[in-house]
Amino acid sequence: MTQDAVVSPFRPMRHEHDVCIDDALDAADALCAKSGVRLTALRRRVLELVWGGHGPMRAYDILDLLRDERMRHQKRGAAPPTVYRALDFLLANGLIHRIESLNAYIGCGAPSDGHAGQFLICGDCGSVGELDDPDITRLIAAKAEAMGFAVAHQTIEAMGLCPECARHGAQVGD
Amino acid sequence: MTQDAVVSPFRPMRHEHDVCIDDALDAADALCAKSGVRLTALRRRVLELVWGGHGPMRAYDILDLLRDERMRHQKRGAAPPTVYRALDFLLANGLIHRIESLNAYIGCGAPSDGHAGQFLICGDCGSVGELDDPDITRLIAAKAEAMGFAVAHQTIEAMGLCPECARHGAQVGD
DNA sequence: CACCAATTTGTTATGTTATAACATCTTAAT
DNA sequence: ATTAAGATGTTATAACATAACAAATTGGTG
Repeated sequence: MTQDAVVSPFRPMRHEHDVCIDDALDAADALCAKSGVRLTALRRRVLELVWGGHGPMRAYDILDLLRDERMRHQKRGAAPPTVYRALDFLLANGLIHRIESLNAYIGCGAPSDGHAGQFLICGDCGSVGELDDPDITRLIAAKAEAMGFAVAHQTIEAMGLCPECARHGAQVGD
Repeated sequence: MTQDAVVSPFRPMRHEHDVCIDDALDAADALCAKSGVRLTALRRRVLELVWGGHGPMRAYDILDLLRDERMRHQKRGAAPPTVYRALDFLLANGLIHRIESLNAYIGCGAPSDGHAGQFLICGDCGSVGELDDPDITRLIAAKAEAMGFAVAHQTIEAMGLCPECARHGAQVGD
């Protein structure tokens, strides 16, 4: 009997990232069309910048990139609300996730539903893997429900070491 | 056969909170003595202030309280590092938890080990219940491990409605 | 006790993250 | 072309957190 390969949720640092961004943008176009919301040029560009970082992106990182490219095109710069509003839109429509423990944002690997995702954050290299495990979601909802608590949104983040960093003996926080 | 009562993790808003704070401080004294660290007057006072809030306390809330009482005693005020350093100490020694999604701190209901806890945050009244469910901890560690990820610390926070608020039909975010 | 080294706290300044409030522009429908 | 809703620009400020160095406190030692 053959062994099923486990698909890693970690994105290798070197891969055809352009393609993966394009796919994400296509998916976003489709999803927004379906739900009747407007993925404007600005929002689409911010989504692209989030994906463009090879890992979680902070709001001001995105702001800096946006400023740079606007400056180069003779336009004015950009201010924080511009970025935060775009991020809020993308969050509301499930196109990105916010990593609370990093104050950072990351492209959603499986947009479509209102899922929250579970994040594995490498404390050495900073890469983030996204799980979307229904067992975890259900167990937490069930345990909360047993206390009379009705869960609306889950924030699940695990800090630790990704396979690669664990292999060469790194420590969290290095 | 009698039904076991489920102990709610939510602290009722009105109870003999002084007693519960005293217990927490006693436990903190004991724990610090055992591990050979110094629960100084400042750190102890900050812990007391964290518990004194009936729910999660933000760093600047604590700072304001500290400033007020110092002003009244003719001493100088207090600056952010004073509070953040005390909070860091209390976090490191498991006496409080940080709620990432609220940027807030809350007294640990079961100090002693290096547990992380799981938090049920009411989006209506703001109360927070702490679970420390080993099933959840183990399931997440196991799922992560299956991906080759070694978990060092878990952040588990659920936003929703506490029993009381759910009963009277409140909505998250009201 | 007097000294020292380590730890803790004070203090100033600044860095980082996020939002309020209101003006202007764009879009889509009529 | 008009208009109302939605999106973006702009200015200012709020909220959260840390770096760097000075001063005070503490506990151990001769």
